[in-house]
Amino acid sequence: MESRRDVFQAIADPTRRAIIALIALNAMTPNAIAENFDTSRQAISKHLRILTECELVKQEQQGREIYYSLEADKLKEVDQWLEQYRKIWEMKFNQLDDVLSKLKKSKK
Amino acid sequence: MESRRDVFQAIADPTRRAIIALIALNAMTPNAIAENFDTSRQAISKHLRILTECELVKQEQQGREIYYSLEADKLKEVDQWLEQYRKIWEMKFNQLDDVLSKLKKSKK
DNA sequence: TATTTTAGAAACCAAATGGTTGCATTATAT
DNA sequence: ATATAATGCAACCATTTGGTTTCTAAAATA
Repeated sequence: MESRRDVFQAIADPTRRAIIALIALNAMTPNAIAENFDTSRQAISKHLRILTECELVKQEQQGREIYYSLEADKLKEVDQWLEQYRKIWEMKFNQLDDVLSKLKKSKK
Repeated sequence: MESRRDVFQAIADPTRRAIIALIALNAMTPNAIAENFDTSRQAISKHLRILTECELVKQEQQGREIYYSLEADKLKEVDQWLEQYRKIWEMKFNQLDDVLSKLKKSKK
């Protein structure tokens, strides 16, 4: 349960991705967030805890309310992981390109 | 169990990410893949099934061996999801840039 | 043909996951 | 001072997950 959270696991859950989308631009309170789902406020709270633990989200207390907002930077980790494969899919794209241009030539 | 697999869930598991890295450049058989982990071949087989179900990996039978290779294209889905947040973290970076340049000016 | 190799399927299991309800705490409002 | 609102935590539960071991099927080899 306490095992160090990682971003990949955090974004695996569709509800958490929806929360991320919700608070990406404007910070929101748990209550306000929960209104957008048909699960309990407590369930949302748990998701927020997971997102907070892996630093995808930060809290800002304001009176008795807590505003949650996205730490978009943390998503760079996913971006960096993708980087190595981006090269591969671009390579494949170029190969396809070659095939297409060869096809064109042979049609003439 | 059979519920449609999605990429985010597939890459959530560290072993699966390791498998992806292994077969990214060269197709490999389950046996060969399993040698790189200290879990059973069957466990790896299950991971391969999940990766196959969400089309992150494709199989190519060759006699009694089956070669698994990465379908890097599928990772574009993750890339596309990241896209919206990329704008946000770049924006924040630019803001930081502004702050830095203002700091420089005030030092003069 | 008999044996070995490669791989998936099935049955089982412990742990993790995502959800629930109820309770405790703190800050605001009456 | 008391009541209400906002939140997190704990205990509980069903389902999913990742692993194991055993068994089966099919292809290659002796």
